[in-house]
Amino acid sequence: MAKRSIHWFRKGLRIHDNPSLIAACENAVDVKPIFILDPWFSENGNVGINRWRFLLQTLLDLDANLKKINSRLFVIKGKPQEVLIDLFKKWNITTLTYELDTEPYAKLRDADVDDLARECGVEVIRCVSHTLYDTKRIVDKNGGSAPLTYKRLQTVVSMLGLPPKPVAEPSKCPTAVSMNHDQHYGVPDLKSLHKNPNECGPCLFPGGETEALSRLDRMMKKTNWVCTFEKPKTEPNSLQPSTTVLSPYLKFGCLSARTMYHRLHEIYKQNKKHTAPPVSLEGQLLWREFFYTVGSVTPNFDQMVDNPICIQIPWDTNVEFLAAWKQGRTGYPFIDAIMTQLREEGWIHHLARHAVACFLTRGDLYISWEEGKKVFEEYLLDADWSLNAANWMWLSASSFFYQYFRVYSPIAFGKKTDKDGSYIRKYLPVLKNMPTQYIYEPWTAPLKVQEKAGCIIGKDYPKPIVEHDKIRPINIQRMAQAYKNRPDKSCSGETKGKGQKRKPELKTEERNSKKAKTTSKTNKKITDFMKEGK
DNA sequence: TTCCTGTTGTATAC
DNA sequence: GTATACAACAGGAA
Repeated sequence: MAKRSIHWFRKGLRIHDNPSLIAACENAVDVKPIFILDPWFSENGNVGINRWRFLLQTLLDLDANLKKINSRLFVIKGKPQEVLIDLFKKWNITTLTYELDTEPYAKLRDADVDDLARECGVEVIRCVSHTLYDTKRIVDKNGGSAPLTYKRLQTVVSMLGLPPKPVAEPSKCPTAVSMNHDQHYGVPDLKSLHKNPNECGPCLFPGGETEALSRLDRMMKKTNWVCTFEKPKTEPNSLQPSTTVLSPYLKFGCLSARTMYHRLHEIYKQNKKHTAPPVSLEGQLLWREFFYTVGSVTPNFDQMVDNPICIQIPWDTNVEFLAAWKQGRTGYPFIDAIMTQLREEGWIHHLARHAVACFLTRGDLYISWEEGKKVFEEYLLDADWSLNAANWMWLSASSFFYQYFRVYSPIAFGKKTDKDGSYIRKYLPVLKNMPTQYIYEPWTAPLKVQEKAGCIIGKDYPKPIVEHDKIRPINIQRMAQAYKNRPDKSCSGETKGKGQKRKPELKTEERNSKKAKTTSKTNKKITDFMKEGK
């Protein structure tokens, strides 16, 4: 029987380094490259307007690239399980190919589809190409569980050798296309998806494989920059991005992580002196790999409850604070500028994410990281399920990172790299005439200064919703308490998880009594604070 | 059990 | 720019 394939694009929205697309094309008489607009993502995906635009741009570009190899993209709306069963029959399909996806919804969906394919006598070919390695191999090599530190991840992947080299584009992809293809299978625009294009922000990072590869080229040409790149030393509030902004392209698979990895590797080979993980550009790809791996095997990875690697913290519920944070009106210009850039442009620097995430959670507002994660999920072009959950756990000191006493200052942190507050003036124009000495703390400006700057605090720009210096030590103590209340991990499986056993108290009597004193004092502070809050 | 390390804290002193 | 106190966490290696 002649081979007739469907290649199902989900992530991996590219024709370079796409082994499952190659598998679809091999010896086939007909290949149908499809993308299914699954209503699940509209209902549960929390996709903001800018990311919708990015996706549609990406699909248009994918269609254009497929045309170059004599094919077309077929975009179909519907539930994948139903769409595929129709198409198997309609197109007399023998083979289905797709890229492996490790996210929970994808795993369930794909298991369903595999069953349907089996019932229909359709062969299924799945390839790993979204991550550098097959995350299952990393888990296996680590003894059946995910590595929980970056160091450990590094050790494990070093045992696996270099990630596979990217595969070449398919040279031909024979696709029968009807005259009215665009009418039936064309890429929709925002309006036809009932989205309002006027709500989009400026398009600084257009979607698509073509843009991804040219952006990668631009970045890799800066050899010296690549070889000296140290992530923690890049600036969160520069007016031009200080990092690559390849993340949205990696998220959708417009860019293959392996392609990027091996491009870096070539550059490193030619330049003896270069930075190394975790801070280097290669290190950034390994962070992605790390979080994908942990996310692929950890139950309830995107929530606190029933997530075995997440510390249970009794976060506050405060809808007003949450809304102020989301909408960029906390009264802290650095925080509000970042949240404005996020909402309007869909990308913010990693350290800017740190600053606002710390502020929302353990630093200032003491609101659950899950709430912050939802907001990032909506606004970020690069919102990536594993990375988003992992980084929110990191910043809230719920997992991976535990030094909860290291708190970012919403005033001091931004000053380090933008003394004049140009970034704040750009994203919060209401503050653009505030004198530099007050730009990070405009509430401290004398009224006359505020009048002259055309920005009255409390009227034109909000007063701070919390006092950072007062709330910070209180929150640190609340975190200490939450850590202390953790179930003892060393106890047996039977008692484990019941939350009865407590970690031993501090070692010496002296410290013990000192600690007890501080804690009770702080507890009183917390109680007083709560009362005042009401 | 102890010791070391951990991408990216802040404020202060020199 | 670099060192240090702050008050002190967890995971993992030794």
